[in-house]
Amino acid sequence: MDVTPILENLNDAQRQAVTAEAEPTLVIAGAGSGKTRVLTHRAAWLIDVERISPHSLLAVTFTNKAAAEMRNRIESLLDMPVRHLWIGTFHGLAHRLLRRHWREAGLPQSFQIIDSDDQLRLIKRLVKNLELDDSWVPREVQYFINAQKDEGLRPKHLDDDGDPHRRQMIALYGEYQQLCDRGGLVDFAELLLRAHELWRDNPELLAHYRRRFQHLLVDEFQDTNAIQYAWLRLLAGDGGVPFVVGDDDQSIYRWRGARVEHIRQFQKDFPATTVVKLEQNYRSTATILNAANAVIANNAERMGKNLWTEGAEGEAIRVYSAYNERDEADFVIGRLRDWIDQGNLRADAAILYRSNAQSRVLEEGLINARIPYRVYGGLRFFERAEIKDALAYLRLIANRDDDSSFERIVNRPTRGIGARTVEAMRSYARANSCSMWRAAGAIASDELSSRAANAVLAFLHLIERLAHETSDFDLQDQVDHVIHASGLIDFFKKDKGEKGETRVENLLELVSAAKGFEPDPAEEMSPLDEFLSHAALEAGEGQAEAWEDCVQLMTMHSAKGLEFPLVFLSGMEDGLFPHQRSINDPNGLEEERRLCYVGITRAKQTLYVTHAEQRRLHGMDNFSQPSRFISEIPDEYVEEIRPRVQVTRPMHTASPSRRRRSTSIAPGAEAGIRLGQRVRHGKFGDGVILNCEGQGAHARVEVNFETGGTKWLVLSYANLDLM
DNA sequence: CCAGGACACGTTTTT
DNA sequence: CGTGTCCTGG
Repeated sequence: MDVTPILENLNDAQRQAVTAEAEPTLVIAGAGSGKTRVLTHRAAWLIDVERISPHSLLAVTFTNKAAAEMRNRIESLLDMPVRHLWIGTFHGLAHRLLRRHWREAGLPQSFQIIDSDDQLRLIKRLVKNLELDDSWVPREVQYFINAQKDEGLRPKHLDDDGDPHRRQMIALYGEYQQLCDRGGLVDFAELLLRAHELWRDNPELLAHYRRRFQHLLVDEFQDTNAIQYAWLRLLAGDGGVPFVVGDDDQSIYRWRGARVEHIRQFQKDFPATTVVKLEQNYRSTATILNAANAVIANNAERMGKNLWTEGAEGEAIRVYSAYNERDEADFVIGRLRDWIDQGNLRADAAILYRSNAQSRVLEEGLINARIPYRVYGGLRFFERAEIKDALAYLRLIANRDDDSSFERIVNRPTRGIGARTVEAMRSYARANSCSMWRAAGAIASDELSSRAANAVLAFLHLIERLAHETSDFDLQDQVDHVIHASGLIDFFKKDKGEKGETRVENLLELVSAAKGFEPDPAEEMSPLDEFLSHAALEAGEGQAEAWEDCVQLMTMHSAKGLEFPLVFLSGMEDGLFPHQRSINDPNGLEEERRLCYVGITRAKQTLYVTHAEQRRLHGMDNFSQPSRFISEIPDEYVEEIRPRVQVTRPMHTASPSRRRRSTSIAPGAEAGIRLGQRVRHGKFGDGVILNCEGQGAHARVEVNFETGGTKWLVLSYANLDLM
């Protein structure tokens, strides 16, 4: 057998992992050490060499993107499509199980998945119904419920400990669950919980899947939450062969239930585990890698590993101290300009930040500089309001008892069914433990005024009519018909301006999405149900034209798993990063540091770290210190673009004690010019110095004038008065 | 029903 | 500063 394609270009550790015996294996894979490579090659090895049927393999990831990529890479390694291989996200796989065994799982056949937004609406309604005081914030209730579910806990497992607040929370959880069960609604956490209970409570079913899935491949293992781990644990039993890959240093999702401790737990649960560490990095220069190692070394809770590379030392990490966030943006944009002018791809450059709010100033700068960019993490296609409206019609057609959808569209477009009428339906529904749909039918005949009753009946008829008319349409015609006949299209057309137009376009785009949707014949669902599940589980891309060549903007969280030749870590200030809310909690701080480690290791060749002395945040100017993480990078890897002293003090008082290498341009120093200095110009009036460059006769400063915007002026001609 | 104003609030995100 | 939510008046 020729195993070359599967084993070639693997280092020893990688090969050891890929070819490991059929025993539990834990791969600790540092950033850029070929984690995905090991997983995909392992799958190919099992199938092609060990002759394991793809049928007995289960591969689990966290994102749809990762799942799709894994399948692609396995198929290209084996040079054939792999059928019967289950690859998916935890949620996707759980969903698949629940569809197959809906009866055993205690679900209606046409159950629907609700996303967090739907969930929140439901909870809002619940809180309102119960007329609780203002201290009951729906978001917090949602958080509580999901946290319990993530731990595998039902209301009956919870104890109020005599705490009335907690008792109420638990009661709300119970009520919420009843509401979901009545409407056949399953939220994200519920998918996992149900799938776990399905196996736990049906031993013969579990035995079946244990027999089938001998080999379990798990990606990003450090991100598993309790219920995900329990699910894997249950499936593996004593005979399964789990092969898990993760990096404790890249665990950045504790706040949403992920527990790194599962890495240790795994070794306890599977004492025969072989541990393989991948420590050779193929991504970054030695400088970047060493810097990352030095930073993460400050964490106490580590399994311990040290990444190394055979690669070149590379450029120093450039640290820039900006005067304010605008100056920071200007600096970043200047460097991007150079990068692009040198013929590099914009898409190879990424600007990373801790929180989304920071993107604004950067975006403004990029727009001014006419540099195309793309911000990750916005609203995604299937999350847009108009799309969810259309989906709600479709869902109501599929299942009349879906209260979540009913409430969403009962008066959208407006059809004279006001809050009072809806409230009447709600109270009837509550009193009779029935769905809104039934309630509407029941009260329309007597309780309501004739005007309201007519409106309600018209709505009920509309839905029945749509269901009837489209019953033998194919999916795209169904969608097309519904968005028109429901009045949604006309409703948004009336919206003036660009907004309405985009909404209509999006609705039409939904028809195209339905057209391009290929139902899986193996799934025993109607194409509509499958499309709706797909919409909930895979919210789609944030922005349409993903592959125009543009600079990438995203949070450090969303950058995990990606790499770029040029990376900017912006807003590196204490209070922002590490974030204020984590700064006083040792665990929180360690997680922030891991995030920093993730950020640094995204860079392949060039890394800029920037911070601002002054930042306008929430409308207030704040002064802040450079992030402690910057000082955790050893000086030898750092080159300061502009020493801080220039910014805070006039140059002539500059301290000479700089250990770090420095470009030590001291523009305008002789003239007493410094950033933030107020100046007056004969013609342009008063302004503030934002930037300076060059020396002597060529020294120039950028001044932001109160009237007339920013201008570059040559110092020797401008005759600026210091103020 | 909606526009407009007062007011609160302000990590990180995938499914 | 900006956004989102809630309330009021037309």
